[in-house]
Amino acid sequence: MALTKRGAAAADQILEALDERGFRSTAPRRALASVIGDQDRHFTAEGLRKQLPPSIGRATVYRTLKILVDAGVLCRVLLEDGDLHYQLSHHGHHHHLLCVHCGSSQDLAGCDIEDVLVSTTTRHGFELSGHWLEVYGRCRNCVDSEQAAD
Amino acid sequence: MALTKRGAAAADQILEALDERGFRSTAPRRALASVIGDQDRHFTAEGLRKQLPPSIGRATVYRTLKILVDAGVLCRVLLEDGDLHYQLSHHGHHHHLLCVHCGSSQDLAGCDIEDVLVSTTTRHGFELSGHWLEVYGRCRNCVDSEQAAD
DNA sequence: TCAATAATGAGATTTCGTATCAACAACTGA
DNA sequence: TCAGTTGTTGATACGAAATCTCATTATTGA
Repeated sequence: MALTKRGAAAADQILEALDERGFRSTAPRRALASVIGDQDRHFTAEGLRKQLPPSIGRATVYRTLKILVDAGVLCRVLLEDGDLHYQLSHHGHHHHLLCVHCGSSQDLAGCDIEDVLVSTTTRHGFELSGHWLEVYGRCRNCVDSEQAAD
Repeated sequence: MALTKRGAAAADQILEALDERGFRSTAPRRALASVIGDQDRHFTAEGLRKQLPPSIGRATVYRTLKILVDAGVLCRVLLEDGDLHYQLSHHGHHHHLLCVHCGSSQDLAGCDIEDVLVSTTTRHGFELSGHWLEVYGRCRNCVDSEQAAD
């Protein structure tokens, strides 16, 4: 069950997306949606599994995550060390501001780098089809609390 | 043994970097350096292993790759499907133009997106410390040969 | 040459993810 | 409501990738 209103809303969003695509509503999927909704950080399949009853099989978790990524409900996040995690995806194409201090992540909606990329790659005779960008640093909260400690 | 002059030069560069950091020059490391120098694509640890005599242990390959990444001699490349590969790193900070057709990769030296990122992240109260960018598309060769086929 | 110690490789182990498949549960239409 | 169809599940086996341990070996500096 979702711990917060926000979590419950996110869980509903997930179940809706599944329904829209003709996937059945099952108990394991509802449990998974609820747990995903409760995450306040990017997460891994194994991380979710530890928060689910052991009666839910490994395969179900991985299968459902794959469906959700394909559906665009979840997106993948590349951590600085190369680890790939998952996260709820609110917008379409977007990037992440990942706080290396607290692990939180904000979405970077307007992707202004497209223009820069097009002109740069054209110079290389390169036909652009996509890109992957992750931005690392420290979020406002972490910067503020550090300064407060001085 | 390196197959080309370019490969031999790259191998030397690797061995030098190891020496500079106080690592010993050993037969397995020389063999590994040579094989890495011969790669004309991004590669994986297991891919290298298949090109090395089986007498060289798995652990040695992984250990040495980690050292080389830390030393900045190798960099990691994120493929579009999320796979992480390795590649020789010629410059300091740079990005890759990855051809989704032939798998080749070019380096994108001048990283013009820094400025865009700084201004964008500042608006979010975010203190930028780094970023990871991969660019996907088709390289000049693949675009040209496609057009020639018409 | 020789000792100190860094490096190696075999193998066990862990982690992550996929394939198989019989049992089961959810939707459908009558 | 109910039975049939079919999507879904989870146990299990499997596979690939990567790490860890540790006795043995090789390198280096004195």
